[in-house]
Order: sequence, then structure tokens, then C-alpha cells
Amino acid sequence: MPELPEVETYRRYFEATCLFQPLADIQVEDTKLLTTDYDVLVAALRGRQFVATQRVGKNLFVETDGGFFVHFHFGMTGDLAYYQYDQEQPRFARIIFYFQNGYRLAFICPRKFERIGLVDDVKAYLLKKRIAADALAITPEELGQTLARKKALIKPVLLDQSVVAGIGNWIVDEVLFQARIHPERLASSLTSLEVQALHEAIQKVLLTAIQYEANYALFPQDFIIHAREWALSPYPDQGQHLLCPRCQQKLQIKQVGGRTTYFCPVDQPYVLSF
DNA sequence: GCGCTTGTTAAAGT
DNA sequence: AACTTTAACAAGCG
Repeated sequence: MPELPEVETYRRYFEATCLFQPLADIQVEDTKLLTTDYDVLVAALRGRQFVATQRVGKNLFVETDGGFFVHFHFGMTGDLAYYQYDQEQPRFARIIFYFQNGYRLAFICPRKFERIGLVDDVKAYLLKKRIAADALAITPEELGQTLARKKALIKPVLLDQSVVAGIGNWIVDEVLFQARIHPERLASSLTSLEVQALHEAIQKVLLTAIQYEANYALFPQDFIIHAREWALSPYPDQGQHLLCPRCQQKLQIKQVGGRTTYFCPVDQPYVLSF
């Protein structure tokens, strides 16, 4: 589930569990998950401690006492689990950090889209990978200037990590719903009022999601995310959640920019009504 | 068993 | 050339 709020939750979890404990070893099930050679990774980390964490978009950087960083990307399904050596190993724990105190940190990778590697310079890494300002840090002006020169649809533009970092497919739908903007509007066609609304919605959705530690079932009832199938379990009557939580009209579901998109055609009209 | 999936990116298209 | 769109990646899940 790793969009920005999940990664922020993982960052806090890592910070609360894994700092200041010397590493003994690292076990890797599939070296495709590594962006640094296994031997290099182990040689660099053995005996080292993690000392600090920072997050940009969906990227987690963990600083070591050697001055370099370990970069985590959680792909579509990555997760973390910290547990004692005699506890059962979680499923899909494909990379395991062994601490000298007997605890372990599992990097859980069900679909192998996750990545770990060494990074010397976070700024240089972000530049090289063209990762833009974090979605919680970007200013309305910065966002507006970038959107103004984009010819693509607003939804795929917001998903582009080189425009703003941290927004994924479910959050972009929520943000556009809260800002009442149709996902197929051209990014450059947004008025300054709409850009302002968009920026406010990004803040609101992300801060809400972080507050609930990305547990979507706890989100306010007027969030469109409850229409997503996976969120239905706490709600026996599935049908009612395919209606707009604001106007109760039927939601529209279609592919936009190649991704499944939920929106309310009434509350998010394509044509401006003012 | 089929189609779907929260992300990224190389390749193709304009 | 530069920007945009699409397909592919891997594997689990319903």
C-alpha cells in the first residue's frame, strides 16, 4: 500500500524500532531486489548502526553511522516488520537485517517490486532519479508553475514523481475528488483557484492518511476511497459505497492514463460551472 | 483460472 | 528534441 502516508508510517516505525543497534548480517532471497551488489551491501553495513531516517515522496532513506544511506522503495506491496529472533518470520520476508541484539527487520516483498540499495548523497540521488519536491512540502506556486506547462491529463501528471513526489493511484483519486476536479482535465487548463484547491486537498488527504497511519477504513466517510473494493470489508453493503459520499450519485469507474480511476461525474464535472 | 493490483521505467508514439 | 503514452515487469489475491 505504499504511497506517501504508508511510507511515512514505515519511516516512523523504523525510527521507533531500528536505530542505534549494530548490524550483524543481511540475508537476501533474491538479489534482483538490490540496487547494490550483495557483497558490497553486507561489507558496508556489517557492524554499522542506523542513526536517522528521512522520507521524500515514496522513498525512505536511512542514514548510517558511516555517513551513507540505505534507500528503501516499497513498490506496490512492500512492508516492514521488526521482531525478535525467536518469533515467527513473516511471509515474504525476502530481505532480513539481523541486528546484534537478536532482533530482526524484515523487508516484506510479496511481489518483488521493492528495492533496497546504498546511497551516498540523497540530494544527488533525487536529482538523478528526477524526484520532485515532496507532496507535503511543495508550495502552491511551485505546483501551479509546473502544472501550467504540462499538456497531459491532470491525473497522470499528479502521479508523475518528477512533478510532485508521493502521490499514488488511490490518493490522486481522493485528492481530485476533494478538490472537485475531473481527472481528465488538462493540467495546464486548471485555473489558479483550482490549483489552490488542489494544493489544499493534497495537504488534507495526506495529513488525514498519516494521522490514521494509512488505515483507509478509518478515513472520514466523505472520502471516495471507501468506494475501492478493498476498503469494503468493514462495510457489508457494498452497493452504497459505489455512490458519491457527497451527492449520492453513481460513481464513474474508468481507465485514465492507464490506471483505474474512481470519480464522481456530478461533483467533478469536466466543464466548469462558473 | 482469469483478471486485477497501491509503482516505476524503458520503449514507442507524437 | 522533448514531451506524453503504453506496455512490461512479478507474483499474490479474490
